[in-house]
Amino acid sequence: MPSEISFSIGDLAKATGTKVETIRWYERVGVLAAPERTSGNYRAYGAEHLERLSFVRRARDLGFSLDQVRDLLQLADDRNQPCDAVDRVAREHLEKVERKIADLEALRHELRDLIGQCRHGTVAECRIVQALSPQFGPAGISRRA
Amino acid sequence: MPSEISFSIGDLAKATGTKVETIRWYERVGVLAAPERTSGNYRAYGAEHLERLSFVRRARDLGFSLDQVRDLLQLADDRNQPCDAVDRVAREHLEKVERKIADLEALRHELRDLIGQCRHGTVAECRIVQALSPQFGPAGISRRA
DNA sequence: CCTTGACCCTGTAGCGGCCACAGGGTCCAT
DNA sequence: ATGGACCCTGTGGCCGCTACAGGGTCAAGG
Repeated sequence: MPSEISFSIGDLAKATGTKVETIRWYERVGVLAAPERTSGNYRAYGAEHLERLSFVRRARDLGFSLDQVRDLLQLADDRNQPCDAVDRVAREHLEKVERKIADLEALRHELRDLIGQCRHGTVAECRIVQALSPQFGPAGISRRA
Repeated sequence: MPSEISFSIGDLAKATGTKVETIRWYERVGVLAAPERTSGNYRAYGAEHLERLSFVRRARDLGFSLDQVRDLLQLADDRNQPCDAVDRVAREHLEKVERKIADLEALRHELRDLIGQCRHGTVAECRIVQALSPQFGPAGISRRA
């Protein structure tokens, strides 16, 4: 007797704050198992899907790629394994985030410089424009008629 | 007499550190003007293209979108206009960068927490896994048989 | 003069991570 | 029976390239 509760894709979407299309997408790319279907060919999800999708969404919010999410899910399923592998994925991701922050901070610095130099004159004397069109790249061009 | 120098797409690519395909792409999407062609249908670039592409690349390095780059180019061409519009584009971009930094810093914080809690036991007791599968989202699910 | 190999051309498909249709089917309340 | 809210599949689009495939062009060397 299949007395388990089940709910539609729309319900699952609402419960997890995910768009319906995204859920179908997750199924296609294999981060969410394909659920049973009703007689009318509707997807019928159970509690395990809700759990799974919550995990996926949370990991995505934390910036993990879908590939990483797949890895994490697989790792998380192996309940008796040591969790070093999970830890490693997280650390790698943290490093990536830190690199990105550093890059963006450098960018911020450059942009602030740029903007700070603007004297609000005409474009012809605009430092921003000048900074964007720098003294050309490596030489070696003008030798080919 | 068209005595101007001209050079190939490969030369332009080398000089600006851009891939050949990217240059053709820029032409397609209208951030780099289509150059003259040689009798053999090769693109023949001049100094103005080098200047233009340098500008584009520099702006891209600074994280401006191609749409913004198009705007900046058009603004930069109007040499006698006041440069407020340029300034505005730059400021908007800076704000975006700052928002992104803030987001990533919040992320970093969460990730550090996550990782800091790992006791290197089994997956079953791993805090990372637990943190990723949180107490379900908004209620209102299990009421539909 | 002919071949070789480096370059160039166009066009198309793919990446990630979805989102937004179009064109249909299903289900439930009225 | 009908309307409207939902569901289905499939396709195309977004950004900013990148990577082919399948050809053409050109200069140097034999």
